[in-house]
Amino acid sequence: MSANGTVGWQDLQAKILERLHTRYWGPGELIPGEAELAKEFGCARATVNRALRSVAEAGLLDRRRKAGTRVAVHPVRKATLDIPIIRKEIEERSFDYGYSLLFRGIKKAPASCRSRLELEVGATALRVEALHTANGAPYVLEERWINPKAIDDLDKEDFMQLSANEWLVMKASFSGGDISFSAELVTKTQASRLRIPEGSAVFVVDRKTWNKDHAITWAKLTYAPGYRMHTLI
Amino acid sequence: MSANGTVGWQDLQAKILERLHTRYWGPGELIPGEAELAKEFGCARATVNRALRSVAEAGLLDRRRKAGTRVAVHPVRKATLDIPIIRKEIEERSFDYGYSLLFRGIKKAPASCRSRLELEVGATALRVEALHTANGAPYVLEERWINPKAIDDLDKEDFMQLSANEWLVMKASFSGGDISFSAELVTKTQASRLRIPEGSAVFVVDRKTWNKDHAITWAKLTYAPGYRMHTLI
DNA sequence: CAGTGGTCTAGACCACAAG
DNA sequence: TTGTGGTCTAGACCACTGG
Repeated sequence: MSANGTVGWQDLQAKILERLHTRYWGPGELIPGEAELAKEFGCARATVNRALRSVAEAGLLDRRRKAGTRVAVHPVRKATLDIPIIRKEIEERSFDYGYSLLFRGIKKAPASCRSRLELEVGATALRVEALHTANGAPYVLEERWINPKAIDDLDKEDFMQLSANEWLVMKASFSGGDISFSAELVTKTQASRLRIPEGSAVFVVDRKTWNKDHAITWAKLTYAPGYRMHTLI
Repeated sequence: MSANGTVGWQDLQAKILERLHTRYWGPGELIPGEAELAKEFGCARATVNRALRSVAEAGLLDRRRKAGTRVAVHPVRKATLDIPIIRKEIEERSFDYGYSLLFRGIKKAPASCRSRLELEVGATALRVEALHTANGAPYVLEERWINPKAIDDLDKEDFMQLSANEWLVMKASFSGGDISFSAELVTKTQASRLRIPEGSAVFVVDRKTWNKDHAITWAKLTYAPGYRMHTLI
């Protein structure tokens, strides 16, 4: 309730969540329409809409025109993950950030890369391998392919000081991407670069980004053991 | 643009995104205020607000009262993960879901469990271990502690047919939780239960849920190798 | 067809924070 | 102090879809 005495959408949201938690509105049940709730809570329908929409976006309600609003039977909770650039991620944990380029060069793109970047057989792409460190210790290994057709001035940037991760964010805004997270065993090369024992389990982020149907880059980020990705729901 | 000829917030959002992608509004730049944009695009300020808010929620804009709206310098992209119940997760991949209880019993809670569930030294909690299978193959191992004080009728449920995962969703609605994802090496016991080689890397989800400051359960989900968590941004 | 949510508008007041 | 975003309202029209 605001100072004004009016019902704010967040107040309303809290009341709605309470009704869900207490099972006042049980799973699968049809709840009253927006107009009715507006009357009950003494506010405008737009306010009810905003509150219900926010709860629905969290996965707790199913809303459909004409059918009305139902309590989700199997709530598919949504967790939001923050995907910062690596330097920020390290600095926010109060570590000293370090970066070193391990490899940079044009190479013939392997099949796995070609399919992701939509390149033709025999096409070449820019390969960048780099290590990000936190307080001097290896933090994450970045193995990346960049589509040379998607970016201008690619040959002018040597990635010696600035990581491809960060450069691409500045240089090439992207419209979309897909990310997958998995657990893998390190390869021998990765293990030596991350200075960890062979056979370690590592957290891997596989990310592809594009801009308007145009594939830009495909990156594989291999985190040193102990890394945890965390979020609240 | 709607049939009506009015500018919808999604149309406006697209135009805003375009200005960001083309660097018409560059990183760090202050963009015009809502009132001005409303005039420019010929719509109400509320519509501009809705569009700008959605873009800001995606992490591409920073909005502050009085300071105005700026293009984010280091866009912290937000990825949303769906957290379904395990049965649904398997069924949505068109696999046959299977479940078997491995252990159920009251045990003295170890320190790691006590701290998470806010239990006193010497307290007991319900331990549940179960295996979820997809097409008969082990999919994920569920190792869970349940706070007996947080749930009624806990002793009446034997978890023989229904998984604790699913039962808790129905029985105990929760108000919040935290989740972390990591990569680990399987323990010997886990390996035999998941029928995988020792030394395998596994994707682990560590989840704690509570209801109004009251800890309900702490679950560790260990996925069989090959599991990938995927999302679009 | 008709009911429900989705959205737009125009105006208003307010909270916050930069200067 | 004052500008900017945050939100509420009352009314309206529309899109979708269940029956």
